[in-house]
Amino acid sequence: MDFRLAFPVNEHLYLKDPESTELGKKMVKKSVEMIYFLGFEQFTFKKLAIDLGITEATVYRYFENKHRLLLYIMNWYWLFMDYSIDFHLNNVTDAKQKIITIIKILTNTASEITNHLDYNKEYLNKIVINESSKVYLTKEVEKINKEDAFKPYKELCAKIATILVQYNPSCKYPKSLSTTMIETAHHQQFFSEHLPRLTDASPSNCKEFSSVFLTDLVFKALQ
Amino acid sequence: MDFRLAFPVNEHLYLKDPESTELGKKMVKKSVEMIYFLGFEQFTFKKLAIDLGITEATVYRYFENKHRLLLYIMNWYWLFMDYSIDFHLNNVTDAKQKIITIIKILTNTASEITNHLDYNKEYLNKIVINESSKVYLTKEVEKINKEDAFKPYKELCAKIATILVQYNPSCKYPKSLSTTMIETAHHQQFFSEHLPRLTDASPSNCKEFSSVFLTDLVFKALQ
DNA sequence: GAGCAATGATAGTAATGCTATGGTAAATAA
DNA sequence: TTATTTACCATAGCATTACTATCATTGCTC
Repeated sequence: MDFRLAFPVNEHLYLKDPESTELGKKMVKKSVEMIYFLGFEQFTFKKLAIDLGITEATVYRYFENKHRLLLYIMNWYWLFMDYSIDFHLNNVTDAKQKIITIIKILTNTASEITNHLDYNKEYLNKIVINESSKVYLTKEVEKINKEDAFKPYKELCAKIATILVQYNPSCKYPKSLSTTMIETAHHQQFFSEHLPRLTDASPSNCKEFSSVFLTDLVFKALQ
Repeated sequence: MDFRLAFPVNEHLYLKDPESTELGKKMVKKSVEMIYFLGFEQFTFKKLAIDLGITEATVYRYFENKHRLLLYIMNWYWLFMDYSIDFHLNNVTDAKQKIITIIKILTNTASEITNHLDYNKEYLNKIVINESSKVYLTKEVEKINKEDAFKPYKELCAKIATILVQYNPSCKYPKSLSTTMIETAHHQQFFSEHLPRLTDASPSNCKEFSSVFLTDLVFKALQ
């Protein structure tokens, strides 16, 4: 049995819902690929349109600009993480095991939920690591925040925080520890791949390293 | 007694050393202000030139592009952090006290070294929080890294790591913990100001919060 | 006062980030 | 069935960005 994961992404992020048409879905999927290969700065709607054999104007009918499109992708990702946690924690009662599982999910070392994800998982992971912080590190944060565009991130953070508190009820900074987990998962992966001197990863264990480091950090923080 | 802090910033980052002329110094100083007010994306060499009453061509004689200029500023900042640590740790022998001091420096809650810093400290702090990760979150990381442009960051990381090991010789991931400290200092400050739901900061203690959170986290991690 | 380095003034170009308009083809409603 | 809407194409255009090039001018140096 397989299934398609569709999440209700915030409607402020698009002009026309890309989920409503085949072209819209292709557009987002191709964007994930192109951002992976080009990086967000080099990615443009013009290049996307040419690659899809459509016109730039059509892309603009779906998304106001490329920043909104990235925000759309990140929203989808946060909703996906939230869902993945629920999925993997089903029937898990031990709080310690829950946290271990969450770290595996955040560092992309958990098992797959489905083989037929809308977006190539490797590409999605990479662009989350490379580009996700760019959606909030902008002069427009406050404006974007008012449109509830960070709601899925906040909910993910709150969900993880609840579990941290479950493990240790006297945990004083559960939400900050959650965001630290998420952000650290990203930059430790980035550093161990591109700037290994900034980490303790050895060339052989790059992939698993972030997971091991985070697990060590989080459980010590929760003592 | 007061003095001017001049650091030997990597020469690959500029075409003509901005430290070599008055105009060059003004250029970097004004950039810090403009990036603070406009954000890096909206900041352009054209705007900088107009503001300084010079021509765009002159700016291009000093820096290849605005990304290089940001990298120059961040290099200066990392060298400044490194120096600040040496300065503040002079005569401190207790490893615990050293770490507490480092966290204060990283979260901008330490006392000032000099009143006459080249760049406005508030502006510099803010742009480090908002923009610093953009210097490495790019497709060009590897190329930039080959030019040793991240050397001051690596050295800062190594310096902190050494002190963490001094506090606890069995510390397994000193470098990753160092970068986590630096990066967490930035994003917790950012979140507590702009997206407070992602943190445990209460509206009143925003400024001190990152320092308190980090101190708690680091010493637990070092147990 | 010749020579050179630093900057100004001006120009130009390709790409980016849009917006506008008119037209066709297919789905939907009357 | 015809009328209407929608989805998209094609084309155009425009302001800004991110540069590069050239030549003139100033001012300091030998």
